Amino acid sequence: MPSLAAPGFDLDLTLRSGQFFRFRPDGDGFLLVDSGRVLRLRPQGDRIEYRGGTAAHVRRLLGLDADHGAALAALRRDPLLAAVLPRYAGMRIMTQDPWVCLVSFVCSSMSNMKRIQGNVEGIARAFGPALEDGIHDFPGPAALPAGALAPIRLGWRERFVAGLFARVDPARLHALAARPFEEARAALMELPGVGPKVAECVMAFSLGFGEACPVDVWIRRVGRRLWFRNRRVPDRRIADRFRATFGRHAALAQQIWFQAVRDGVPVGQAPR
DNA sequence: GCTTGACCTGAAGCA
DNA sequence: ACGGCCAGGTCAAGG
Repeated sequence: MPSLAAPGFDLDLTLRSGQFFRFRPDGDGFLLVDSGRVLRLRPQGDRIEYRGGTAAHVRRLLGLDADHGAALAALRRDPLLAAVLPRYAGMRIMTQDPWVCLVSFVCSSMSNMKRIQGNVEGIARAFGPALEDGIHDFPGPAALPAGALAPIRLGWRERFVAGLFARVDPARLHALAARPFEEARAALMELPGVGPKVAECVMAFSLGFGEACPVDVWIRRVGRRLWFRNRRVPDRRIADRFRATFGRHAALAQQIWFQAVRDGVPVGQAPR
């Protein structure tokens, strides 16, 4: 089985951090679906063994192309993040297919990991071409018959997802990766069900905008406590503060804080 | 601009 | 078992 170098990379942490939903445990590794490929990954020390795709695909998907040493150095410049960093230094920002990422995060509103995973898998199973026995690629945008999404149980997100399937041009979506930050963000927010949070998720986790910083309820709490004496401030100010502090590593800083607070790590104290 | 409530469903966690 | 000052938000309306 081929393998690639991944020093200090934590596959389990990265996959369970809520960036990407098309994975499941598979033996002593994971099975992932992205961009028409079924990838089987297994950590082996400082390497990742892989089957089903190219090394370039795996490296890109897992965020292993970035200069992680430089990123960690930037993160350590903030003492409070430095305090929790040892536990989360293996986190990477993934780069998945933007269309799948977009639909996934529109499904994520007021939902949870397990349910989002079920929704995304359900859409793939219902409308996507089979890749292997029981494993389907995610379907591209296309006009779906009225009511076709009903069995997926998306609830009030259904009309948003239907709108995305009707309106999105994947080529234009990909092309946003080359646009300036504000322009890409505004273009995404034109889409149904896409507000600031979902827009920055798509930018961070699929379009390569390292300065993107999705502000959800958890990051809102962290940001308020770290920088605004626990006062209410607009989400935009929190995201801007992440960008001012961490620059193009804001997305990684955000993702580490997100995971840390969800793990119950106290904010602004040394880990015990 | 900022605040508020509605929106489908499923199931964590606690009687 | 049962069901809520829930849940990783967005949208449209209102003061």
